[in-house]
Amino acid sequence: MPLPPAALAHVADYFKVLSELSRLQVLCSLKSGSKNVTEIIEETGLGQANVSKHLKILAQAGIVSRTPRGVSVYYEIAEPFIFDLCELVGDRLSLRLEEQSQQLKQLEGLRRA
Amino acid sequence: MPLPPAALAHVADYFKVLSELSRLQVLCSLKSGSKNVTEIIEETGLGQANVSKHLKILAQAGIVSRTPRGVSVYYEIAEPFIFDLCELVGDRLSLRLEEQSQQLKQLEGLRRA
DNA sequence: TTTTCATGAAACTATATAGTTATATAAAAG
DNA sequence: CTTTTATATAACTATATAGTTTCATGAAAA
Repeated sequence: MPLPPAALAHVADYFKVLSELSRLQVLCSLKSGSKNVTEIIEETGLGQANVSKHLKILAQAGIVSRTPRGVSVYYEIAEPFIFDLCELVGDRLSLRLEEQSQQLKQLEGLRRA
Repeated sequence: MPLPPAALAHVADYFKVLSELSRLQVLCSLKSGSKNVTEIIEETGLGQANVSKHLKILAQAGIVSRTPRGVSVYYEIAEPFIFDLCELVGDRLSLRLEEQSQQLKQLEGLRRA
């Protein structure tokens, strides 16, 4: 039985939110704790309007939470789980790099013989 | 110390490959084992050229492997790890749905009182 | 009130890419 | 040789969206 494509679509959408470098940068800047928009802009070096749009997308996806406090608005990671995801992928990618350099070494050995 | 954006970019690219419904459908059709392109087309209902392009992207990302056999070309999951990723996200999404329906029930209770 | 600051949103441009149609390639069947 | 089958590729269209510029809003400061 093929999985219901409707459920798969939600998974795809979730991955899509995490598939932009700028959004990952915003998330990483929030890893150390709640920050307001200005702080996020400073830490990431992204444009103000751009950060605002990304934060909206992240909030709609339920990945960050939004809480106005005084003049400014603070954002916070609502699903720390995303860092597990990113780590899993990162580990897999570095594992792959290691394997590749290992194979290169073996090729070198063959060439010298 | 902010993570090197270069590493983050690779993570984002990996998520991007998984962020398309059609590609997830192709991957799911390969979950039960190696299949040739025609079989993938039949199981997913996607167009031939479209499937071919998606398979190329998946192969370049190292997620599937390509092995010509006789007349046809067989593709196979090279990183079963992706199904773990999809399951993690799927579980998280259904958990969220559960929480939401739970909250709805509590609201109903309040309304009746 | 006027100015400044923090955030959000609209409008626009530029780019990427999903899907389709048509064609290419190559091998087997007739 | 010609046709069919299996896959890949090129060219094209349509759409989505990242980033920017500009403006809006609202609250505090001057």
